[in-house]
Amino acid sequence: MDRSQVRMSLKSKGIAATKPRVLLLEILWGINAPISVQQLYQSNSEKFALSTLYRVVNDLATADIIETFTSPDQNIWIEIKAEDGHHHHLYCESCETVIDIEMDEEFEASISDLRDQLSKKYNITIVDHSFELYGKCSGNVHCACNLD
Amino acid sequence: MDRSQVRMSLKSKGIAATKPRVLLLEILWGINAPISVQQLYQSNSEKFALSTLYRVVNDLATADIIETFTSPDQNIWIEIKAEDGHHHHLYCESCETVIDIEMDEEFEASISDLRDQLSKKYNITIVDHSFELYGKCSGNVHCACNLD
DNA sequence: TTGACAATGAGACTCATTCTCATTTATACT
DNA sequence: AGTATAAATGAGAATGAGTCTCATTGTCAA
Repeated sequence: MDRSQVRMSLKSKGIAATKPRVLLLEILWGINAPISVQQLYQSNSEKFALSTLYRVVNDLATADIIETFTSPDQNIWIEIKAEDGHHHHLYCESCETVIDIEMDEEFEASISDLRDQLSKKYNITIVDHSFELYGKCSGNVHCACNLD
Repeated sequence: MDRSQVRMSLKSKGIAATKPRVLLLEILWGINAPISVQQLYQSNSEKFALSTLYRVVNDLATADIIETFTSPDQNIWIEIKAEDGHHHHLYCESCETVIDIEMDEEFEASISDLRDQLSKKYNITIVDHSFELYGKCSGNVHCACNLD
């Protein structure tokens, strides 16, 4: 996804391709992993005003281009929204990092069943769900803290 | 669960049965549903200092007597810890309320499988997980906003 | 009952997030 | 391309949830 593709995708969602929006998406495409707003600001404070960063995150989330979620330490994390629905997350308490996890088909299917079931039972429209795991690594190779 | 039982349960966990701790637990037993710290303070501001409330919530969570979680609007919710593990939650975006939901055995089992699987795959000790659903009620009878 | 120590209350403090508003930028239209 | 206009941004002030401090109070073991 290069800059012009990013601009197109913004326009196709009906929002202006401004500099901070394009830049944020380029960063997210570049790292291809969840990042916290704080972390993002710390490594890019000269590129955005902090208020702009929060606003842009909000704009892009509203436009369904990125998705956000909150880790147990109350940090807001963002990532590009996957076409095939959304990711689930593994939060490592040791390195305070979030890893995207893949679920197998079967598990996804049982979540889908459950949503239907609960929707009927409580007579509520279910709009989304989250499934998150909390773990502790021991500085092992798979943990996101070792990916840099 | 009456006051003396609450006091006993605090002592059995090795923490002092102070007035704010007992009071908080009495309130939680009384409502028997998740409540946000903010909400709790708003309806009991004359009974606790705000700093005490946060401290006591933290103490009781550390002692494994209550459990806490964060809703998408960043509120911290608390409830008595269930003996049979933990609850999952349905957050209603319309009334900004959390409802405890029951899962069937089968789904719980598949979550447990998944935890084992991921623990191996990522070589991480998984300490907890959360599964939450987000919905929109239409002021219907099952939604927690109608329970008062 | 008392002493040692832990917990509380009140308010100051911190810091993430939101708000304000003057300036700049993107886009639609000549 | 040049321009009008509405939207977006930057900088910093304001807000407010949550934490910290410390003098006072309460708990409980002896």
